[in-house]
Amino acid sequence: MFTEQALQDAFSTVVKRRSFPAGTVIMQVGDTITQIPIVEKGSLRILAQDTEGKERFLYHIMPGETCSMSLTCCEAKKTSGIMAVVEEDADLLMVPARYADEWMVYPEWRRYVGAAQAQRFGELLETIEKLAFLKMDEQLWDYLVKRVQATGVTTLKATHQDIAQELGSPREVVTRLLQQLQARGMVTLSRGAIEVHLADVAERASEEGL
DNA sequence: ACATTAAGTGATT
DNA sequence: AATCACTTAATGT
Repeated sequence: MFTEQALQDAFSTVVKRRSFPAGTVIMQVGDTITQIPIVEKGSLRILAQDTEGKERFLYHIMPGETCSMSLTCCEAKKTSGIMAVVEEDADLLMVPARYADEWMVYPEWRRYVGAAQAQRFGELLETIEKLAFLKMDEQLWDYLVKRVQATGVTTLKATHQDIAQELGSPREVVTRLLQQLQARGMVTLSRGAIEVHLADVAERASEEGL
């Protein structure tokens, strides 16, 4: 993973690889950060949470990426402001926070961390824009597409209630919006599952010259 | 068959 | 867009 020998050695002795099944909550709001996860395989879904339990989907962390939230927290020994859930069965490289801090002496590690931060910042801006400007139906579609892309599976196993919670909107609204999507042929609904017709939609969009 | 949970509906603000 | 009250449908035991 790294070319510098000292860093490579430290990394391979200290970092452990762990596997988690989809749905596992890796990190909860308020948890103290002791480990920094790097996604090797699978993906993580990151959610924010307000003071009394209401969640909010933020973004996904894909293979090769890491949680910049944890990186910023580790030196300050802060608690997590976010929640991380395994989206697709994942293998994570767990880096103890103190090492992540010590390794800042290695330019290679600094660059890795810096790049991770920069990329995340960009994506975070993107999601903020969506929260601010997109209507709920557009947010819902975007959310579905992102989750499908993060898993590589077109049928999401989630209830309307789950989705409603992550989008911060009442369940009835999600139900109705999903029905609209179904009427447009973008989605097929069944109890506890949603099939997203990604290919069909992409096809239609290209036919219309969009 | 019954209880529980998910989803659908209409009315109200 | 949110909330309520209620119905219907699917699922688990």
